Amino acid sequence: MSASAKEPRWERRKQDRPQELLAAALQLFVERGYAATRLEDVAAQAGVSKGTLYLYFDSKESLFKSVVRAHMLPLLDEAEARVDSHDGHTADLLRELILGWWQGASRSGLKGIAKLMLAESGNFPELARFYHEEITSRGDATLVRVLERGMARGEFRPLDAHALKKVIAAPIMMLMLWDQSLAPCAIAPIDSAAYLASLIDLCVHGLKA
Amino acid sequence: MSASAKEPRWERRKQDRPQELLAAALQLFVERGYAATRLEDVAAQAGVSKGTLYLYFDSKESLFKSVVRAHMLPLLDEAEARVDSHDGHTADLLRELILGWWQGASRSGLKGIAKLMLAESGNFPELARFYHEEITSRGDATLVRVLERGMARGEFRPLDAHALKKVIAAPIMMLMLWDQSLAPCAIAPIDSAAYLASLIDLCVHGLKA
Amino acid sequence: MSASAKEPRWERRKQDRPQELLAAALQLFVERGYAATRLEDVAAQAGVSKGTLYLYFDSKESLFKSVVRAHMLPLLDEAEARVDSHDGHTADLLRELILGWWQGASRSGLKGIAKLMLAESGNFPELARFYHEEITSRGDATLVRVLERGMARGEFRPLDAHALKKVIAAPIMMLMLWDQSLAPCAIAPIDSAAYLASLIDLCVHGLKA
Amino acid sequence: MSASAKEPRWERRKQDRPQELLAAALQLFVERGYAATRLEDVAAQAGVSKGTLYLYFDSKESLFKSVVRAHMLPLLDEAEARVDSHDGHTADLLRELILGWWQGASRSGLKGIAKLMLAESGNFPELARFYHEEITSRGDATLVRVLERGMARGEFRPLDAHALKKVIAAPIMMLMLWDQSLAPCAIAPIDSAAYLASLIDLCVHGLKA
DNA sequence: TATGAATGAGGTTTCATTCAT
DNA sequence: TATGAATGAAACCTCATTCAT
Repeated sequence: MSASAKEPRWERRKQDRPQELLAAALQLFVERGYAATRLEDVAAQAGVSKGTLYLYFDSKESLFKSVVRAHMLPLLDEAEARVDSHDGHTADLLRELILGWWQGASRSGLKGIAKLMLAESGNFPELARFYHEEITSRGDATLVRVLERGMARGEFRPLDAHALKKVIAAPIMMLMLWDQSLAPCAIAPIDSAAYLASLIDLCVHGLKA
Repeated sequence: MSASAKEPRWERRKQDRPQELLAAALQLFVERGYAATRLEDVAAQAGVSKGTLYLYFDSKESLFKSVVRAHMLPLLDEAEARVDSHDGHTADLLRELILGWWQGASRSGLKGIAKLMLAESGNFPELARFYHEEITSRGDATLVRVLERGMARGEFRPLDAHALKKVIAAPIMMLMLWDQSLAPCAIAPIDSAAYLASLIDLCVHGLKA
Repeated sequence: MSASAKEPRWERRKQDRPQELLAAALQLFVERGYAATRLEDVAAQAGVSKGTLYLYFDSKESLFKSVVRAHMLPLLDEAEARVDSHDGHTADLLRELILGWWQGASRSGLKGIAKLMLAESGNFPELARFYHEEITSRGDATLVRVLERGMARGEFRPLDAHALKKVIAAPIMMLMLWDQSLAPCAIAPIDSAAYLASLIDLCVHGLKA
Repeated sequence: MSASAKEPRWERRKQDRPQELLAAALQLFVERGYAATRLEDVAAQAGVSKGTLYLYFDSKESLFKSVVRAHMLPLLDEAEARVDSHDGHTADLLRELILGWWQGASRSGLKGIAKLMLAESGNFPELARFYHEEITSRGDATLVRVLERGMARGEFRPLDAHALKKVIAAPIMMLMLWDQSLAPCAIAPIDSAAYLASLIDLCVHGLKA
């Protein structure tokens, strides 16, 4: 059939397998949800067989948790560093933060994770708690710091920073979710640049002293 | 068997059966997701047996679609009527609209539906499209009308109403989603009144001419 | 295909199903051992489908335990009653006891259970303990009572009754085991009547004062 | 890598590998039964990897048969020699034979094999037949010779030697089986010395002319 | 010779669906 | 109309076996 019949039935790729499996699993979990994702499809997507998956993960649940954890840890540091080093107007800082989050989320797979956690939090409450503590609350805290900085410098009017942080974070979250759930169905594509510009514009005008 | 068994104490309200089943299904679908919800549990929750479900719905998928549709239709009219009849300042109209949506969603089960659609849109693209067309786009259109009314009356500054409508809708959607996914896990309860107040405050200041 | 095409796909037999399943399971577990017995075969042997088994038993392990327990409980009473009511020579009592045990074991399925417990005690230690306490030790105690009765009445010479009880019980046990493991292979059929007669003869001569 | 790597500290004794594997397999097969024993565990127990096993045995079944055969062959010769050379009272010969068998079985692993064959005879009938012919029937024949010798010399009363041989062998077999199945669970430990003394005592008294 | 990553058939278990009652 | 026992496809998971290294 094949020209030289030299392709081995499989390769030995111990180092890379976990990553490949995690990437495949992330994609399918996000697309279909936890329960509707079959491990055989994850394996196929990663180019291995069903059994191979079990060399690296104990069970479907363990794979799921690994997917979430693997994509959750390497985040947020960037945003915090940005706040620390900024010395211009706080409205500019806020703009940078919002745009930076969106770019970071797009790069890292966090958009998919966010959708996944929202959908599966009922079935994995401990993961939901972990997600909230590691991701959401750190992001929230960063936003609160920015708002308080703006008020302290007289650039923002007096605000309820703790209520407002979630109001401002919400559109970013929703953009991630839309991107993950509607975009794949080709429903109502969103112009994310215009969307973010509007968000920033609303904030800048709505917060200024 | 009994002598004069007129008027049984408990009627076999077959009229109500579908509604009871839909309510039970909504609750479980929202809690656990589509795939993880067992029809036997839906039936038990509604107080009937597994077989009975099939007298009213053809399949699990059909039940799911009915759940979504049943909770989607009786909405939005109220919001549209409110916009038509309002004659005060558009900022007040916007405030009423936001608060009205949240209350309506709370009353009607739309919060749960929103979470459900987000989670399952990948598995039910045609439902996702239906949901988008029937709900989201109508809500969006209403919001656009309000924004344009404000601009026309000189109460709002010039805006990209189409980009902004989604930015303003997002925090309301996210509040619904948080309420459905995190609240059941007792994670980070949100003070929805303060949250909505902040949203309205941000809009009023951010939009005014 | 069939003449009148009237045979329903299945019958509703809730009362009898568990018994039928237990009987089928006993046979196959004894023949093949626990691990080598497939639940599909158990179901087929009982004339039902795989899924039906799970209406009555939670798991393979639970089925196994039920099999053992169901066949263990209704035993031993007979033997104990016999000892209480006997008033002749103790050698005659011993003869009756030995023959009665063999007949009882043949009737009740205990022969198979004995083989099963021996084979699977390593995998189900708690069951092995249960079996030992409910069956073996009660049988042993009965045998000790008989031996002590014989010594007390001067019919048997002085003996170490506790060591001897197991020596006398052993040939009966082995007869059960041979019957279950070799007979199905048509290896070396044993004449159980002659075997038991020899055992009784050996005891009668070996015990008498 | 090392300069003068003569004489490695640990030799790669490929001569001993099969024996080590057989010993590991015997232990695990006896403990868990054939089907519940994983080849990976056998390999680990023998200190090699899974693949290595297949350099020495074709399959699990082949390993199992080798285990049984390897432990079956080097037996029985001793007992037969003892009978040939004995010239004292036959009761003393019988005592020696019984004690010798127990010691031999303890030494050789035959106890475990006996349990294994009993448990797996249904799944390996040809092995059961082999076992019966090589082991059981040779042992039986030896016992018959002893009984007939005793009768011929007027030391034993007239007996059905063929029925009796199995009655006398049974307690020895059962002692092996208890030792293998109940002792590992720490259930009802048996004092084998007292047990064997009782057996011998019963025989001596029960057989004498 | 030795390893252990990879495979895939086959087992246990679940659950949407059917249908005799 | 209502029930729930029965079904069987399909999922998760195991492990005997193969083979590139």
